[in-house]
Amino acid sequence: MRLTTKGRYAVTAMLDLVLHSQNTPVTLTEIATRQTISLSYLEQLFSRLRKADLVKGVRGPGGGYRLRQTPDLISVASIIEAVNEPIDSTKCGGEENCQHDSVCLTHDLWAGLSEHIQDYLSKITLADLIAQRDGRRNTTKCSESIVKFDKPLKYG
Amino acid sequence: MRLTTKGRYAVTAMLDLVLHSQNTPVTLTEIATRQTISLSYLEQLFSRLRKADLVKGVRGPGGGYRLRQTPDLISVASIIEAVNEPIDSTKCGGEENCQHDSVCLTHDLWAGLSEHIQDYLSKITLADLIAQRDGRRNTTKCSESIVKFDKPLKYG
DNA sequence: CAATAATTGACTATTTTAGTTGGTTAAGTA
DNA sequence: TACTTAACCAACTAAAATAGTCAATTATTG
Repeated sequence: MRLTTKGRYAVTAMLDLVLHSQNTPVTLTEIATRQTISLSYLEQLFSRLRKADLVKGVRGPGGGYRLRQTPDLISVASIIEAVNEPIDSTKCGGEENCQHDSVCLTHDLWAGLSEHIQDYLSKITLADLIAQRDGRRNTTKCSESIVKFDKPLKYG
Repeated sequence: MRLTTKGRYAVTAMLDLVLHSQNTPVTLTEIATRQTISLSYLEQLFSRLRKADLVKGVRGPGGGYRLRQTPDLISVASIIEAVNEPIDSTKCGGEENCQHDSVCLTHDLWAGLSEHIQDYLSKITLADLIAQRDGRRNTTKCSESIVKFDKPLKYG
């Protein structure tokens, strides 16, 4: 699992999506202006997020994107994984019995690391991030109350 | 802390260096051919590794590179950090009280994640990787006995 | 029908990664 | 001293990933 700015953009966008989800879908234009990410880049990202079944596009006026599942079911790991296509980090192409000296060793290292990060990030959900945010409401200035979940939101 | 192929190259090279460290320094040419990394790219990487005091260059015939410390003191984290120059992953430039919606939240997420990975990788040393390798000696085919640490090696 | 907004694809720009070239400098050897 | 080795260095090129642009199509709403 690679950690680049691309994944960060995706997570930021998804978090923005959740925070501004009233019953109506959220448009990419909104997210673009709020988070200062270019619309077209968001389109690329959401194309992948949609294919990974994390979001659902709703066309037409009043359309936009909404989550497919509730925020507590969407992990940060799944978001990052959706946007960066998987590369094999091994160089020996998964061959366990490669003979190139220490290659197979670093293979183990990266596989282990990847698994570890995967594990860590798969336990953090969008709901956690919101909760964390809410917990900070009174202590920091990052605190405009944007969302009020009066009614249950629609997903899927 | 970013995880890219660059860091992988660096760790692989450093591991190769350790594994082939007899009392004499290891040349980049050797590492380049063994690990199929271009010599010039290795030079770039080792320039940084040297500036980070992880290795020491020895010029002239019979020269090469050797570790500055013993393998148990060199963490994977320090290697990766040495080669990718630090970027601020925050976008709000460390400002805690940024007003851009959820930016400060993802800030927390990435900061936390970075710290976590940092923590994880700082506990894994080159010595650990060697030990891991040795442990696998009999079970896998990645097993040509390249190094025999008959005598204590020179560092620094 | 007109407006909205996703969806798609091709294309450009920038940045990072990787590799190339051509040196210089320090140290060992003959 | 001359020659070789190999670090060290800088500018440059090539390829890939990241980020952004442009223009069209499609589904939906009013």
